[in-house]
Amino acid sequence: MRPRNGATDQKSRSFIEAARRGQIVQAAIETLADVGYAKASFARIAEHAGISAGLISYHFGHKAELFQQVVADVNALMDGWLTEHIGDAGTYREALQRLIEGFVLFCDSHRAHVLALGQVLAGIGGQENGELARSQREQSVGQLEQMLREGQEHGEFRDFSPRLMAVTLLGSIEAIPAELFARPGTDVAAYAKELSMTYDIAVRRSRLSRITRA
Amino acid sequence: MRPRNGATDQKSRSFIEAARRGQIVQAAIETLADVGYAKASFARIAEHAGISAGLISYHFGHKAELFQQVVADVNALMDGWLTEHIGDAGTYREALQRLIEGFVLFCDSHRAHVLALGQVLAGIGGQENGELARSQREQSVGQLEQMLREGQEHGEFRDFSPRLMAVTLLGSIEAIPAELFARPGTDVAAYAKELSMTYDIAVRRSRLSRITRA
DNA sequence: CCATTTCTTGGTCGCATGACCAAGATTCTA
DNA sequence: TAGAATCTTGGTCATGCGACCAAGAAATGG
Repeated sequence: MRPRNGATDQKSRSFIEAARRGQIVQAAIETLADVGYAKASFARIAEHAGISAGLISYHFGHKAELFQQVVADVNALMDGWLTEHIGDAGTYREALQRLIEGFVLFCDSHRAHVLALGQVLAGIGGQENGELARSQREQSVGQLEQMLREGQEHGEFRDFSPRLMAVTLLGSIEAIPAELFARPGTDVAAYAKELSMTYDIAVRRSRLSRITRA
Repeated sequence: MRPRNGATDQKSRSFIEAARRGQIVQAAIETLADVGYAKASFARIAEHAGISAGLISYHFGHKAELFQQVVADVNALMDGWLTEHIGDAGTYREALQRLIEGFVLFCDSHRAHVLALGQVLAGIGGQENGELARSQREQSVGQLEQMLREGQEHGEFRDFSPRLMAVTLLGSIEAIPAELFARPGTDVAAYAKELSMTYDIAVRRSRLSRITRA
């Protein structure tokens, strides 16, 4: 009867414990995507995983801890996916395009993950516990912002507020899961392509400006 | 002891009942904005309004009914605001710009309303009850989509998928409340201006195309 | 093989919630 | 003003929740 391990992840973690935690997090993700944040109780998650509800308490202790793990897992998965997808883009324009396309494709192939992430961040967002949601958002915006700013400094992007553009872009891509859910028949590849092109138009230095600048 | 009136709004509604309903809805909006969907219980809303909790049950019966009214009220307010703000725009480009700027200004001057709306739609979104959230979203997207399509037909906008652009734009403007909350010091007028300009760039027919077309 | 640790179950506990109700207060109406 | 309709309160009720616990099952390792 030991676990109670929150952040103290001192490499002590038996094989079986790691497996259980993974199973529970996965079940939580699917349950969140199915029934939403409000109805994602330990009982429902446990039922979905085919285990006892008390077992979740044993491995996670607090409910917030489980949801933090959900956020962390989905985040790590998405980061890896996007990093791989951006790859060795030669220009900032290309990197931005690949980022957008990569995200759309990720939403398509990991719908439950993205829906679950949204549910958790929205669910805990209104309260003072929303520290997680706020820092999460700030981090996403910050990364995009920096990328856009560097693109400007390299003369690839026109003059705009990187912060505003980052917020705007983030909103656009966060709206995608809902759209794919509302219209399951959407041609995802075409969607990705057109969205990235739209933002390319919005951020790139105009042809006339480029002529002027040269 | 009669009310129990859901949709049956047969113009019978005493002055005092209408006033109470309004007061309760207003308290619900402020409570939702304060503590979020999950913690917006009858008890808390009643406390915020300085009335008994049972009184809410008397006037609304179901909790969903109250939240529907919240959505309806905020929606009506926003529709009126936007309609007035768009006014008699001469071109679709101008109408789109005014729409975007109007929305940003609305978010700024009605933060509680917008936050509450988001909380309700997100809170009930995951479940099968999400009918409301879905139809609400579909309606918003639909209106934007039609406006964009007409702009294309009039030759003001370039060739893009109106549906995708509508979803993208909706995401961008729905992200604004969170940004204003995260950075209270934002220059809202400047934000509105630059966002509308950004989308103008994204949707308008390019100068070269216009030359080609002429 | 046995002793110890880890894992799992099923159950109880207190708490918050939405719905409901009986009774009193208030307003309306004739 | 008297009676009826409406409004409001405070309370009870069943439900579902997260947390916790005791006891047994399973794995571990000496």
